[in-house]
Amino acid sequence: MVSMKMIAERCKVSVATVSKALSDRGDIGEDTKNRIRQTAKELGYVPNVAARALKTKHSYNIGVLFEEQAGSGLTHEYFSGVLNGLKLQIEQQHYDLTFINTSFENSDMTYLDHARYRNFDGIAVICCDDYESPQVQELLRSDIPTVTVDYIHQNCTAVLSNNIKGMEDLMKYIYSQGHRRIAYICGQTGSYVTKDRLAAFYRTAEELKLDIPGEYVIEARYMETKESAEATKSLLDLKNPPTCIIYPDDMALIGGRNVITERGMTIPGDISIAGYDGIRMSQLLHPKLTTIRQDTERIGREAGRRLIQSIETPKTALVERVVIEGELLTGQSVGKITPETNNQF
Amino acid sequence: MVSMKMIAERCKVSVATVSKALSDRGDIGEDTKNRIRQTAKELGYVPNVAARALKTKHSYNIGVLFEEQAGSGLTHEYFSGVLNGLKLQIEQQHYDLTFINTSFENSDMTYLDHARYRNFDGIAVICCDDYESPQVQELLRSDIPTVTVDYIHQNCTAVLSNNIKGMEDLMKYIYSQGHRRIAYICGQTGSYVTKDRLAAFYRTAEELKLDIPGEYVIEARYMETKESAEATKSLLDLKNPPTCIIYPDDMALIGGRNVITERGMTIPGDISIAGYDGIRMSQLLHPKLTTIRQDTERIGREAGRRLIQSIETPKTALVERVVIEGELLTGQSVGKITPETNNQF
DNA sequence: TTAAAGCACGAAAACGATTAAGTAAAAAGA
DNA sequence: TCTTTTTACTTAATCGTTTTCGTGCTTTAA
Repeated sequence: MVSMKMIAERCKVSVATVSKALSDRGDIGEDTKNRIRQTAKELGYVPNVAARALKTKHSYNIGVLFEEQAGSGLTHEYFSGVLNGLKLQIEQQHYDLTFINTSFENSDMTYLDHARYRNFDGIAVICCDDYESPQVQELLRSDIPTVTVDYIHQNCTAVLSNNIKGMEDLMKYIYSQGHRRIAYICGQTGSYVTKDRLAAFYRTAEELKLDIPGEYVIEARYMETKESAEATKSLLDLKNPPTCIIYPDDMALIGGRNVITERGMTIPGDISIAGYDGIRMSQLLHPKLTTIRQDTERIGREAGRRLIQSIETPKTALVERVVIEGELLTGQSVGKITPETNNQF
Repeated sequence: MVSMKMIAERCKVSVATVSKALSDRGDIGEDTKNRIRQTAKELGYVPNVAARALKTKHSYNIGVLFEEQAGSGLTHEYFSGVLNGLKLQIEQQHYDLTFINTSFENSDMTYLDHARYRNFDGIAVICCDDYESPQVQELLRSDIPTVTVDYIHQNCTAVLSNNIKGMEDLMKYIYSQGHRRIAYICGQTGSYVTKDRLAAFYRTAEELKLDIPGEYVIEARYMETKESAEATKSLLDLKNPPTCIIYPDDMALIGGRNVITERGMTIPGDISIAGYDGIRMSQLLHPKLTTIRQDTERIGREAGRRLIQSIETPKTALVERVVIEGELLTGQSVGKITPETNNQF
């Protein structure tokens, strides 16, 4: 490996001078600088980030916490989209992305230990089984700049998809199509996302003067097609079933969709359905799903941008709440219905 | 940050002794060792990997090349599955995973430069726009241990999904259901994957004594629903259309599937279709897709295991070709047909 | 002409670990 | 008892940078 020392020897200068020449900082003559830079290029010099980090405490490396709970990690289009956005952004700003080790069995390091071990300049928490766990909390409380996605902690800048507005937009659109009996199969309560959406669901219902019977709101975990299928059955079996069902996400929707078609009902003829997330597949299905597309790349990019900002200019960096708007994709899975239909039962 | 120096001072020993105690290597008294370890724990000592890497040239960090070409990267279920497997495996073995920077605009570092800059112990090439590009080739030729997925290079251990066997299994299953007119919309030629599958397609057809008219094989890029839709149209418009169409992957299949249902044809009543990859969605659709499920986690894990092997015991490590078998998911999208149907045109 | 400033560079310490070589004391062997 | 070996530890160099503080030399001001 070619080091500064070699360049120094070749150019008959000191290592210090080489460092100055390459970093373009400090006092150095114009011609010497060029000579050194030229030699560095010729020799194919690449700086050693480990040595640099050792000295400067600046690793140009960002740790990303990405816990995988039963397919809800890398293989989840939402999270992988966010990760991708994050990656693109920080690469643009000359940082690298390293996963924080989530394998505990043979590691006695906590997340924070791991972050210190790797000298991460900052941390992005993208997805997490349990944000309230001691390990995660320890990380969030630490003095390492941290950004969270879809979770709020007093210490950290958070990037949040606008679940409130998203749900509201979705509800109002469904309402505008004539629906008055709207059910919501919501994701696991306890998650911030569900809380927001659920609150927005009820609030908007109130605003629209809709009556939401207790049986119309059922919990089913995100991405769990079986649970959403069960929930759908129970909704369809109601004496007064909804005319439209909102699902936790597009994937879970498929579970319900299958139940509906198995019963010989058509979408949106006999019943309307709406999803959330706007995964790629949702616009390929027939009928196209009515859903809220989340701008995952944007979410990731914003997270990256803010994180690096708080790394590089800690004074100007605030703890922010950045909200990214979703986009209503009207699709065709929510149909127009007449008032009579609403009263037919 | 608590360093070995602090522990040394506390225990009134030298830094060297601390190092030996913690690494459990070299000559050290049992009681001193325990005392030092106890103190290290009390102080919350975490080693500094940068310092260690600087001295030992061993970073315990693996670089992963993951180029994103229009959605074929992180958000692709196949690649993200492989990445996830890789991550799980190497974490188990105490390595970390860092993305190799693929953003060129503001980086004058090649992939190899970047790998040296970060002192990667090894490299995993998961997905790549163009394996033949100078940058990628430079990386593969380098002396850094490297493993590739679905690509073969003389220098590197490769983990490959068995596309030959997969296609063969799929063909034979379709044949067993009575189909004799089988079309194949194949992914972009030029990729190893397509080459293997295409060869297997023709070879198996020959073995089964099937006649494959030239119009039955059409190229359409992976994941591109529009292209596969077009291809499907042209197949359906043939004077003598196929009774079964094999798609490049499950996602591309959706494009064709929509064309078919738009024309009022039923699957598998009027025509059969088969996919490839076995993405989660494929088993949620109605009818369930007939497809080849690839064991992405296994592919990733094998890649990780072999890579670390060749890092840690270079002498025993060979350049290997590891083939991971896929699994035929019969689903219901390929129907049984009678000989008459085959001759009805 | 001389002192003060400015410029371009070098010497050396430091970052936090690892490791070869050295050393004193204790244990073992003669 | 004296030498040899072993044990347990220390010293010091090293990895590749960065950065502070000098130090000569040149230029400018007095």
